[in-house]
Amino acid sequence: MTAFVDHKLAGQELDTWNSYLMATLLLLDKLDHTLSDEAGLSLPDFIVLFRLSQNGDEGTRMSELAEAGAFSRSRISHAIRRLEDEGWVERRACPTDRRGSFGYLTDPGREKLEYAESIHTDVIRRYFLEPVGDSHTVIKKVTDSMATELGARPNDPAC
Amino acid sequence: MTAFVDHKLAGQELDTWNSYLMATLLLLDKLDHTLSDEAGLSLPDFIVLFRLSQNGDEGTRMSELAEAGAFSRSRISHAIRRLEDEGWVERRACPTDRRGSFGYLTDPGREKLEYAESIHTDVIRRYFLEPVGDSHTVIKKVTDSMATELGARPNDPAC
DNA sequence: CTGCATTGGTAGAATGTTCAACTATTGAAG
DNA sequence: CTTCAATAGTTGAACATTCTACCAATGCAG
Repeated sequence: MTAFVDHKLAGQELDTWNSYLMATLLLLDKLDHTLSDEAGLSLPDFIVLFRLSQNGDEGTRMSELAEAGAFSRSRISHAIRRLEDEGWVERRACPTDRRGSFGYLTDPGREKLEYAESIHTDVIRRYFLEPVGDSHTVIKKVTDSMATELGARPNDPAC
Repeated sequence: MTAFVDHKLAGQELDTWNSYLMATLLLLDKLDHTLSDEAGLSLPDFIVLFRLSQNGDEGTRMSELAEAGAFSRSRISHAIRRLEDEGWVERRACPTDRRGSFGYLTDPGREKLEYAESIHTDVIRRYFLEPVGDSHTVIKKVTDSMATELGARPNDPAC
């Protein structure tokens, strides 16, 4: 039995990947749609607001927001502008580095997030944590290892 | 020790979800960028061509393509038009149901896909299958269970 | 057979994301 | 101090995706 390496995925490799990809796409879709329908917030916007809420009064640098959700800087810039237009976020200059910009959650933004967060929690529990069950240690180990291999900054939670 | 249910994720729940989400976002990004840079094909387009290749001479219904990648019908319609413009795909009418439409891979499309597939395989092996290692049975079990809960059609591989 | 709800697919407008400059600032080398 | 590369962020245009409405075909109920 040789470890023959082909240039196409097949058998167990393909099955594992197929299953992971399909489940993930469906989950992200479900999350995005449920948040949009019930809380009027897209998943990317939710991730941004969530991250802003974690830093509280300190504010959050644009680049931090970008990394936290694996978004490009440009995307964050556009997203924050839209969120500012809605009145959920405020930008303030950074005093020590004049290139920098901080984002802050406004009170309406905090309210918006609070409700969205409960929706988010329900979906993740039902469609992710529940099926994962006791395997959470394995899942964490594997995904941490993936993230490391993919060059994630350590301790940089997506949300 | 009560099974206290909060409306926010915390502790192990949050850690597991964070890790999974971040790893997945980074992986999909890596896959998309590598395919785009080295094979001139976005991940969604790759998934469409791949699926078309699996049905070979029979062709593939638009709705099948949609389900296979968890895409909307509208998205598939636009995507197929673009792929047709590039000369990689052909549309033909369905003889038995005159509403229906089949997609076929052209020869240039098949060539395009072949190269892209080797890139795809490399990325998945290195950043997904490798970190997964022996845990593939657990991963498969968990993601199958997620997909079922999320209402996936059985035996409908994403790619 | 007729009427009508359902399905398969498409098209254009609105929205979001990516790409390619570009400005301003910082930090490091000489 | 000056120069220059690197960094933080923004902008507008190009492109992709979603949303909504729509057409044509189908199939089912009466």
